[in-house]
Amino acid sequence: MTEKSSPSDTWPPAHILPTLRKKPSQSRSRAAVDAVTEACQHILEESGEDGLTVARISEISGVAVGSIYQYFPNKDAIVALLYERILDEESQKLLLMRETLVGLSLAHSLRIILANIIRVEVRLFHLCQAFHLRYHEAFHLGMWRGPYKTASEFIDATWLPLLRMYEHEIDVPDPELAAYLLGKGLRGLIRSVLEDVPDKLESQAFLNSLVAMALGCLQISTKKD
Amino acid sequence: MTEKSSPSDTWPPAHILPTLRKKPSQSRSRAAVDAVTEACQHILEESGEDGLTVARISEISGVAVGSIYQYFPNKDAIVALLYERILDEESQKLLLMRETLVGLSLAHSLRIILANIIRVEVRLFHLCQAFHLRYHEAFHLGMWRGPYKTASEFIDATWLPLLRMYEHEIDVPDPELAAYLLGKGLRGLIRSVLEDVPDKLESQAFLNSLVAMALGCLQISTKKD
DNA sequence: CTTTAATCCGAGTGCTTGTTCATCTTTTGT
DNA sequence: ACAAAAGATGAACAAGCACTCGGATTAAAG
Repeated sequence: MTEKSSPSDTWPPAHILPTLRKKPSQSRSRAAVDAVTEACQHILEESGEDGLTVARISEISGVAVGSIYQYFPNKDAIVALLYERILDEESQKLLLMRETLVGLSLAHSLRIILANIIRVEVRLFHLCQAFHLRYHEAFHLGMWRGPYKTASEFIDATWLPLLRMYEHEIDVPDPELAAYLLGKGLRGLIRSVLEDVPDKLESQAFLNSLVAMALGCLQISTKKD
Repeated sequence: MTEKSSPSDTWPPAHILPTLRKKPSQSRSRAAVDAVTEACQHILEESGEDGLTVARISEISGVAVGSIYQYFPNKDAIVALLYERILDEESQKLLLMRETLVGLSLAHSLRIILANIIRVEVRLFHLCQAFHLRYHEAFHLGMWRGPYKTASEFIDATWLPLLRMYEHEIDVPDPELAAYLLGKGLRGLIRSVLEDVPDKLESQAFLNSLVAMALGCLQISTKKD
């Protein structure tokens, strides 16, 4: 990856913005941009970051290298666009999910939320490796254009309302820390299992334990349930 | 990194074994090997995997590129040796730690173990990115020579004895899964926090919450404590 | 002191990979 | 039907990097 840095550089560096060099006006070129993005996703899911070369993107998408660079200023911008599209999609789904939670017990809500987070993590897994980890900082500095500034934020946003919703049954010394552990920490846990034994994520027992840990984090007994 | 694979290759591929090309017999060359290993660690901690080039290792260690290749068959072998040395060191410490646990309450034991794991994770963090994640599979297939086959194993080994030690107060549906979540999952959680806000790991509140989650995972009430 | 083995050196080699550019093809507007 | 704009192409370029090699330097042996 390109790695130039002069003192006059602005942050975030332009080359990681999911910005197209020019707007594809004809349907032909719009299709090309889509094909490139999809090829990128396909390669990342199949071979990870190491397998993602422009030559291979060209090969899989059927779009010539030169054509790719007609629209994308550089390789990272391809991943950035893919990332943006997936985040948009998933944040829609999460917003819908939140409306289904009213009236449910805390444990029940946790179950639903965690099941959703597992799904999102599986999907974002390879992208996180390729892009999010690398440009973590840029995302946190607010380059994001959608409803949430970062992937973290758009998932974390589910936790603070939840804690508020159930605040009468929660008595935890540091609610902010608890929300952080639930939003950020549990995702790390899920990811480490994902790296190791992806199948484990699908078992109900796994989800149960995750809920138990979340309740433990909120200092709530899990004795009977 | 070199990435050749022919059908006749054996597993694990020789080039990732922490094996020296020849034994450094004079003290001069032993010092060189040490300097290279330390430079490797220094660079990984400072600039991560991307910054780890042989040229830079040579520059930092003061050992010429050619000399490096006199002992190390390839770049990965440098990281492998570093990994091996750190694992040896840390596994010693963990063995010592286990002896201090007898007679303590479960919550107290968890506190001590988790505090130790946090320390080890901080140390292994960059190596995991550079090496462990990449060659995860090889490690799991038993190439390891020390008392434990993998980094996972040598930390997980602390959990099963613990669960057995306290089995009269634990009643968890799937003990194996619980041990896995405590040994592997919590480390993932710690790592994700480490990536994000390393300072958080040092607070007592963080450790408290971690203990609470572990107890939750073991289905134990954390009401009074 | 001489010979021999071990160690050190770093410019050079070959390969991978991101990016460009001059040329050719297709679409659009009139 | 024709010109102009937009799009497509892939060989060529440039930079980075892991790794080699033949000769210089230092330590050990006789």
